[in-house]
Amino acid sequence: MKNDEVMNIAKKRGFLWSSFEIYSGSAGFFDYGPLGAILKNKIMNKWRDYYVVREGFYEIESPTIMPEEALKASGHVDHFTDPMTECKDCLEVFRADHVIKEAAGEEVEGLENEELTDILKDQQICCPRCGGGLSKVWSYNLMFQTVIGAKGKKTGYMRPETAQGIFIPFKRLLRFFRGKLPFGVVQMGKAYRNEISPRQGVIRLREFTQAEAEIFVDPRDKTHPRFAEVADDTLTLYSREKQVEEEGPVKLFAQQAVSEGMISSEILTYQLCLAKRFLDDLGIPDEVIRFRQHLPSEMAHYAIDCWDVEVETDRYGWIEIIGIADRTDFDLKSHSEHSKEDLRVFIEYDEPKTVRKLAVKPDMKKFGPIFKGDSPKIIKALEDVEASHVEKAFADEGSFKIEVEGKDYELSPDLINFEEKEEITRGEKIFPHVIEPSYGIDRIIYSVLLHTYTQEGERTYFKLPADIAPLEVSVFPLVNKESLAKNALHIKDCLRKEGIISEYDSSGTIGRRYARSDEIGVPFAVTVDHDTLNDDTVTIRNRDDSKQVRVPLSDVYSVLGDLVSCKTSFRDVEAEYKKVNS
RNA sequence: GCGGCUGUAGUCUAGUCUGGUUAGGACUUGGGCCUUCCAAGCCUACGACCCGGGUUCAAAUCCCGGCAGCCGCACCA
Repeated sequence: MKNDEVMNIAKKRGFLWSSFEIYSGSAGFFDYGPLGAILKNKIMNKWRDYYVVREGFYEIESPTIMPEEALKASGHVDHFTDPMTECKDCLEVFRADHVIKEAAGEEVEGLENEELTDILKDQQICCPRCGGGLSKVWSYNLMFQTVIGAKGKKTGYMRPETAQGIFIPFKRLLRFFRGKLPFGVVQMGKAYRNEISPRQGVIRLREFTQAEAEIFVDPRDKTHPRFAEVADDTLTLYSREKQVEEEGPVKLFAQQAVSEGMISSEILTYQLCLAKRFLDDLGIPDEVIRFRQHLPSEMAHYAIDCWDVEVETDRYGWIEIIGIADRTDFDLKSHSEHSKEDLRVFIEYDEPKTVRKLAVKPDMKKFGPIFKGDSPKIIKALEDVEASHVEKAFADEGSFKIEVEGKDYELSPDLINFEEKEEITRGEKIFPHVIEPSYGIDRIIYSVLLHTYTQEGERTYFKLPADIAPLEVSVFPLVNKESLAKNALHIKDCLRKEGIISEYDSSGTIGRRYARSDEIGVPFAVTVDHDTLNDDTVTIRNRDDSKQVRVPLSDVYSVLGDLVSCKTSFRDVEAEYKKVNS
């Protein structure tokens, strides 16, 4: 299986391995080895290039430990849990709500554990497997809990997603962006989930790396100013309807997906295209990528539309590597309520709106003497009442009754004057909607390794794009002779000084060295041979087709620099320099 | 979390049933020889019984527990 071969090489050559191996390991944790760490950084930097440099979003960094209140507001403390119950006889563990639904047909989602326990007891629901008694219901929360401070009074959790770290300082971010929508903020970093039983290698980790962008937009305008740039991109879309009908996905132009209403908005579609381009840049081929729309049942209740970017694997089937959702205003609203901070944005109208309004104007000369000390309260209460209501009450009943702090007051028409007022509104405060592309970096790295892995007879290599390959250039002496070795070592050092990550290898024969270099996906190899000693030229070998060109030493650093940063292709270099026949 | 199977160098494996010399081999890796372009050959070195306890004169081998992996079930806001 391709998965096994790739993971073997990953382990052997220093990309990835499971953590804590000498203590027999712990499921759900992985180390990035020497090559893996470079690969990861390069992929993350490419992500930055896409989202920070080109999209103009800004990156922030927030703590991985969060106080309980923040995650209470986000809903994670209460809802990032499963209600569990255990059979006292066979010790099998079940989800309590599933057992009840199964046995009683009752929909009990969202009930408290005590209530679920009572239902189990009252209806005498038994273990579905052995018929034994069931324990009381407890919550299994997927967050890692910890304590903050020496006395451990304050509960904290490892963050289950990086997104919350962006919502919480929203007021400051809004000020940074000078109060104007739309704007985007990104965060890359670790997130933690204490999975019950992670058994899918790097696909299901307890500690993993996310790259998330939160794009805050005006809910009434979900167009994208640069949509034209992606309108002709094709997307493989597996819509809700197609899934329900059990048909396959369809290929559409981005433009079509919007006009046919398959994707809910232009801006969401734009994000899908961006994700597609990113994966393409990482060398993941089109055929193994599809966009799958969440079914209403699996979508978080607050989302309008959500698409998973999935990659096909031989080991795990289609796996989600990116989620792109329209989260609406759920998060900001919720943090607003819990923190009592106003997290809305003032949106100015193009034209100020003038509204003619009837206003109530109490006649204070009469009002004061009648109600004395209560007057201010009554007037305050009157401000919240529509003037037309008062007018109508006067017409229908001859007076207007109002209750303030439990006391009833009756106002006669002579106490109130009406006034036509002109009110100018320049805009309104709204909660922005959030478009969220959320990347699982570890899964992406796995996908990149899996899908760039290439086998040609005995030879295997990772067809990594040159700009993400961890080692960029290998330098070899053709044979292990002192004079050639000295030259090769010197070239390796010079390449490093030029910022190119290169390695020297003289072990075994030249063929073996190429093979070792290919296996870890080094895109180019420089070979020092006897001609080098005479005419100061070396050969540059291209990993993907083993073709070589002879290049003067004076050019070699700039040529390799351009190749490694993908500014030129090997084809271009072949056209310019002498090919080597071997 | 439950059940079944498995656990010997970096990798693949012999040995385990039937306890008994220094745990054997191949590939890989390091060093050397050779070698004028794609895993050749020769010499040489490094490297392992998952962990803990028990039985026994003696445990890789038998027993118990743990851990990890695989498969199935469950779980995956």
